[in-house]
This record gives sequence, C-alpha cells and structure tokens, in this order.
Amino acid sequence: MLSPHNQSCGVLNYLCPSSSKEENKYKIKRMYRTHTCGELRKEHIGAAVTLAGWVQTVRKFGSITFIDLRDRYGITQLLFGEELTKELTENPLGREFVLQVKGMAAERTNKNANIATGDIEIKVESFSILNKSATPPFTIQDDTDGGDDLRMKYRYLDLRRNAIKKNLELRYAVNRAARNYLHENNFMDLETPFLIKSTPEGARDFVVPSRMNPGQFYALPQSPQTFKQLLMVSGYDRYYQVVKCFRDEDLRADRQPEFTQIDCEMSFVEQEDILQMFEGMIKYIFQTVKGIHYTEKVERMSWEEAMWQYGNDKPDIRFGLKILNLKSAFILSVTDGGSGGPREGKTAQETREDLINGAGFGVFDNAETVLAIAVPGCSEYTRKQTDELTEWVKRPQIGMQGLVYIKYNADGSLKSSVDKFYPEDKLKAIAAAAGAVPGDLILILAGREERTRKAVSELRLEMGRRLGLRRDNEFKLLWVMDFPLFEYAEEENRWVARHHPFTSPKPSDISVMIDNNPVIDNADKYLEHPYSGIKANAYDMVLNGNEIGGGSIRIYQRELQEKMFAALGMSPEEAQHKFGFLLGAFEYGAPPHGGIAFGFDRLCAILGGSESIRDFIAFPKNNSGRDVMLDAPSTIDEKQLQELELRLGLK
RNA sequence: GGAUCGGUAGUUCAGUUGGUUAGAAUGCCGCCCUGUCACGGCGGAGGUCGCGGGUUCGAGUCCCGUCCGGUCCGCCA
Repeated sequence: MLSPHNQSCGVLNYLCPSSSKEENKYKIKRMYRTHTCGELRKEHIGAAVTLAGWVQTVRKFGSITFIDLRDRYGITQLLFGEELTKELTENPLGREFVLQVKGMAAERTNKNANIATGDIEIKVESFSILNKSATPPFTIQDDTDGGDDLRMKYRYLDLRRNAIKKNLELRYAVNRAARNYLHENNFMDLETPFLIKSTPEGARDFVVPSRMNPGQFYALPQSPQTFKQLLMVSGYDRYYQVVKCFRDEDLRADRQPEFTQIDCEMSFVEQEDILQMFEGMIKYIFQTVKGIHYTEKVERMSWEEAMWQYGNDKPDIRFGLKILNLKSAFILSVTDGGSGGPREGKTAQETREDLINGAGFGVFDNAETVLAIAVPGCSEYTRKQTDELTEWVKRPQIGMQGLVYIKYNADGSLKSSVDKFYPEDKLKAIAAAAGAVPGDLILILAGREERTRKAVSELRLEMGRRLGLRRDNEFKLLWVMDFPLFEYAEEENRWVARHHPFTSPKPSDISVMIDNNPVIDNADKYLEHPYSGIKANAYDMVLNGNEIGGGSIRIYQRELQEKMFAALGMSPEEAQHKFGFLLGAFEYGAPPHGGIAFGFDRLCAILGGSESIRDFIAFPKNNSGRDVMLDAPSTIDEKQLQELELRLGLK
C-alpha cells in the first residue's frame, strides 16, 4: 500500500479523484484557509499561508511555543514567537481548540521525518480562536487512552483519531472501487424501499408501526432480495446497490443490527458467469485499494469438501492442517487430485478403523466421530503446553471433554496421552494415517459429530494462529459451492432453506424436489429423506476464513417457487399472502437470474486487518444493539404511542 | 435465552490472607524553560472503589442480587 507521505494532495493516493476534471472542482472563495494541514512541503517555503484546524498539542518553551495543528489531511507545526506566546498566556489554547493562523511557511531547523509536513513549519503572524473546546475525555491520538465504551459515547471525537480516519478512508475506497467496477460492467444502481413487508422467514425483522394504518407494521429489509428479483423481471438485467440491511438478532464483533451490503443481481446468467464477474470485482478491489495484484485462480470447494477437510463451511485456506476423520462412519467423499499430498488422501481413511477401535479406549470406541489434525513442528510441546491446549478445548465455548495427543518425535519415536491403550506400533499407524511426519503433534478430539467437527475446526484455526499461519497481509479467496438446499429444523419439525427460499436447486435435483413429498414421518431419519440430498445452486465467497459474500441462482418459475414454499411448510394461502407479489411477477416472463451480496463492513474490516467491524463504521452500535452516543433505542412519548394506537406493558 | 471476563482518580490500570491515610501512569491546573515534536523540570488538585443488600470488630477485597460493558454459545433464511 502506498504510504500517505509524499502525496501532493495531502491525502492517501487512493482518495485522490484522479479522473475528476479541474472544471468540476469548486474553488473555495472564502479564505478560511489557503492550504490543508497535510499539504505544505519544502517548495512552499516563503509562501504566505492561512491554515485552520484543531490543536493537537501545545509545547511551550518559555518565550516560544510550538503547536501541532491537525485536520483531516495531516499535521502542521506552528511556531509562535515571543510576542504571540505572550498573547497565548492571556488567551490560553487547549487541546482541540479550533484555530486559524496566518503566517509564513518556513524551513525547520530540526526536521521531523515522521510526518509528511516535517520539513516546514508556519511562522505565525496572527491567530484567531475560531472555537474553544472542553478538555476531551480521552486523548485524540493513535494510541488513545480511551476505552471502547467511552470512545463510542464520544464517537465524534473518536472519529478525529487517525486510526479510525484511515479505516473510514479505506471503506470509502472499497465503496468507490466496487461502484467503478460495477458501473464499468453495466450494472445500474437502483434504490429499493426500506419500509417493506415483514416475512418471518429467516432472521427477525425490525418492525415500524404505521400511523396511517393503525395496528399494521412495516418491516425494515433484511436484504433487498425480492426487490432485486422483481427488477430482473422488469428487465434491469444488471442491478447493484450499496445498501443498508437490518436484522434484529444478537450481535457479535463482526455483526451489527444495521449493516451494509453490496447487493447485486444479473439476468441471463449461469452460476459460472456470476462467479467470474464477482471474483473479478474482488480482485479489482484488491488492486485498487490494497495494490495487490491477485493473479492466482480463486479456489473452489464443495460444501461437503469444506466440512470434511476443514470442519467448517468457511475455511481459512491460508494454511493446511486439514482434518482427518479417524472413524469410518462419516466419510462422505474426498476428491482426489489437486491438493493431494502426504497429509490427505483416501488410503489414510481406508485403514483407520482398525487403528482406533477395539483397543479398549472407550472415549474413541464410543464416540460418534474421532477427528485429528497433525500440527507441524509441535512434537516438542511440554506437558504444560498440552495441558493448556486441553484446557483450551474444555472451555465452554468449545465444550470438549478432553484432548488426546500423539507426539511424533523428531527421532521417529512416539509418545501419546493414550499409551496405555495403543502400543507404539499402533500409534505409528495412526500417525501414518493422519499423514504426520516426525516433528508433528497430532491432536485428536472425539465426541458427537457436530460438536466435535466444530471444535476441531476451532482448534485448527487456533493452532494456525499460534503458528503464525494466519497472516494479516495475505489474502486467499475461495468459493464454497454446492450447499444443501434444505436443512431440517428439528424444533420446528420442518425443512428450512439453508440460503433463502428463492434459491434454486441444482438442475439435476429439480425433479427430486418436484417428485417427492416434503413431509417427514420420522424426524430422526430426516437424513434419509430425498430432500436432504438436494444441492443448491448457491455459492459463498470466503476470504481468509470469513464469509464475505453469498448468493445463488434463483428460482424463476412459479411452480418451482410454489413447491419451495410448500417444502418449507407454507400453505398455498400463506405463500400467496406473504409472497403473492413475487409469484405473480413470475407469471409475466421472469428471466433466469441470479446474484450475490457482499458484506461490505466485514470486507472492509478484513482488508483493514481487523476482526471487528465497528471501527469501520462511522457510528456503530454496541454489543447490545445500543447507540451509546444517542442513547438509542429509547422510550417514546405517550402522544406518539397514542397516534400509533399502541400500548406498552404486555410483559 | 445461556456462559465467561471486567467495572477503583477525567482516562487506562495496579491494589497482597479481609486490617492504618486506596496507589501508578497519563490527562488537568500552576510555576520554570528559545528548537520541541511521547519535550523536559518542580509543585498541586483530583476517589460515593458501578448500584443495593449481607457476612464480619473491620469489606475495594468474601457472599447474594442487580445494572453497565467486552468476548463467545444459541440465534444470524
């Protein structure tokens, strides 16, 4: 990435609108300032200038004073001579005062190589305090002393900090790059409404009462999904929108109740067209924003492969450490070729059942599944370290009972925590099956299928992190494809759409869906129902273990869409009530179409090397969905409630 | 809905087994200082230990409840 220094406009290169024409630029006529605080260089020496900005620091030396003046573009040092320093004693300046100075740009005696304007300073001739400031509750520095909560309460001050400003600049750069790419590819930005209809399928809706229609509510969109499909029916064959979406669910570091998507849809395309179009977009963003020329092919993986090899539908493929199933019952299918190496392959799985079962080790014998990873170079872990790992997997978030390890020592000997049950030659066979080489530490978890898979996936990520294999400056894209179309919701005793109910099945599975009755007699055996095997025409884009986008080829025939609603347990009347507009539209020449939506905030956070999206949103909400600056949500007046014909206190 | 960690000066934190007047850094205020840029030196002010209850001769410290914040699980088509 380009350094912010040496940029003539005083801002990061990617923010300079290089293509905009001089004639389009508005020239400021009121001379509050002649230059920004990030602009002045050696060549300006001798120039009369006027600057305006905020007081970053005051350094007083008896009869002279240095002041760092800050604005969006940088920091410029001001020099107040003897006379003006006396004036400052009468009118003291505090941090964050808004100051305007007139003076001359002069070469510094002591230059500062750390800032872009470090060669010069302003010999101040006159100054004017444009506004005073109370002492800020935390320091406005990269290394602020403010905690998260306080920073959120005074977010307008937090946003003055360089660290946050850089994040928001990055966000704007990503936004512009996406728009440029989509515009160049004939996509049209069309706005869709925020006040829409509640459809309680999927996430909870935020609802908005309607004063003019008492007792009735709008919902805020979880995504513009149906609207963009209707736009396809209308013939706007390439649509996009950088758009707010709303979901009333519990939050995380990477989840906000309102968030931004880059929402896209195309007509007359197949899955392959969409994959190519949008990996192109992400590559363009990499190039424009990060200066990364992503030339390698974007990897692709089926959902089954991802679950099988990484225990996770959004694997971080910056590193290997693939998971090996030591029990036979849960082999799905492993595709050979491509990345096959000593650490994976079919032969390993064909021999393993004999290796772990029947040795009298109940934990393995009774477990639904036994999964292992071979961690390179960790065979010399001490007892303390393996104990610590054991504690790690026993934490409630992971929830395993324990951890079995095999140290495959550099000299070829083996030492494990289950030596009592497995003699060395057995351990050797297990190690070989796990694809381990001398120097590796094999970690094994056993238990219930779903929990164990999740746990080993977390363990894999944790070991990858500890070994430094998850580098911030390395980016690896991956398409995960061929998701199951349905999931079975046991508590509701019905099928639910894994992606959303507008996703089409693979063409070969359409007949399976049409020809079979979705009703299940025995809920325990849902895996045996034909619907369990139906694959969706859906795809997720994964970046470094984060889902950054997801989409699908949509259903565009009324009959299939009706069948889908029926499969989800909706009666025809209910489907008509909730989605009649869409079913109706499909009767008037709906084209084949599909699309994708990217999580814009999350993409920005990853490109900025952060786990938390909050620092990439100007005014985010906290973990409880509160805006602590506004103190929202809040109660409303009785009068407002009356107008809405609402009454509180039902709980 | 659940788990877990935290809440002490404006701020970030330390605070021993429950024991005298609750500390540090930074910020703030005052004085000194003509080349600093994390300026430096000297001095000063600043505390309802989140809130409520309990145990105890005695609670920042132990217990119960509650509120607030962080992280995670459930949830997030």
